[in-house]
Amino acid sequence: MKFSSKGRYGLRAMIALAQGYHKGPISLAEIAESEDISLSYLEQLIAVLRRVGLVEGTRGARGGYQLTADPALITAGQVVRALEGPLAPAECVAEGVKPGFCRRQTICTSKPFWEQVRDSVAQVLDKTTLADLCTINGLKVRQMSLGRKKVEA
Amino acid sequence: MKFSSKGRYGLRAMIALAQGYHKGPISLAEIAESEDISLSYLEQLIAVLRRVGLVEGTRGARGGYQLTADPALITAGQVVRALEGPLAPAECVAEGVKPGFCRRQTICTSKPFWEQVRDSVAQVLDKTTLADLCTINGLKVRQMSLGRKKVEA
DNA sequence: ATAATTCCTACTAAAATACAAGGAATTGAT
DNA sequence: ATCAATTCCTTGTATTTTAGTAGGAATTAT
Repeated sequence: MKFSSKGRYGLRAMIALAQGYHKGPISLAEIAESEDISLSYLEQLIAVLRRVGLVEGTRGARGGYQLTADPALITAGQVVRALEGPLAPAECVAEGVKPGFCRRQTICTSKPFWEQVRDSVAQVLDKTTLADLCTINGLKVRQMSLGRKKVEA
Repeated sequence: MKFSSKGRYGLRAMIALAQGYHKGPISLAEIAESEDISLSYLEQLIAVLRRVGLVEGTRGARGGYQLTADPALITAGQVVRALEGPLAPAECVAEGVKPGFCRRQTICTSKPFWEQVRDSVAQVLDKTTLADLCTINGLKVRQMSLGRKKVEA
């Protein structure tokens, strides 16, 4: 049972963006460095998040990315699902799957069980916002080394 | 976020054994057929469950496997962990991982989040017993086509 | 003009997954 | 005593997924 680095890295990137919310675009190079994630990999992840409308990009020098909504309005669930697809501890209980997917479902006792697993994960993912993820024990976490580097005079 | 077929198939096999608890050994061939799982794959899965002591094998003709404990005493968590290892939505929050595994943990706001995910899954897995998994809506599920085939006279 | 940046596509090494294959050992039934 | 059914054990392997790399085109502030 694991989430892939897509979801995990993507979430960390979104947290970084949330920490810099309303301070102008933040470049992926900065996030890649502070979060220690490969830049080109991060580009691919953020591209997905842009396509679903969670972030917007500003091209050109001093460009970067910004959240399209307040961190309190974006959930971990939105981010993770965008990057990893619907929650699905097993295929037959993937979120959004058509009923009748599995022909053994009338006799399958494990299906309700996996649904419970799925729902309990969904509950945590959907109740947690990026704003929540900017705090530890309710304390806002200081933004380490984020923010645009000073341009030499 | 998915569980592999090891955990899912293994659990189904254990449910089948639970349905035949105290009726003598059940062969993997029967389970493989009724559950539509490859026999040799199933052999490998059950081997793991035997090594951790959840089932015992009886060799020879009319042999098979039996649970080593009452279905009400074996949890889905035990079965799944045996087959897939510790619950770990991310490596740094794997069950049983040493603290200090990740050097960024003092500033990492996502770690407590992934721990919550892990714990909510664990709670479902650990509260659900094989006995629970033999029922749907509290009704004991009939055992379809299980039980030793009649020997020709 | 130039440097910084997003944006896009294609490729790839390594790991994990889901088995298949083959055979040795054991045991109940005939 | 033989045979068939079964567990038990090891090794191999095709396919898929993961986690990137690489290269370059388009855009924009300075």
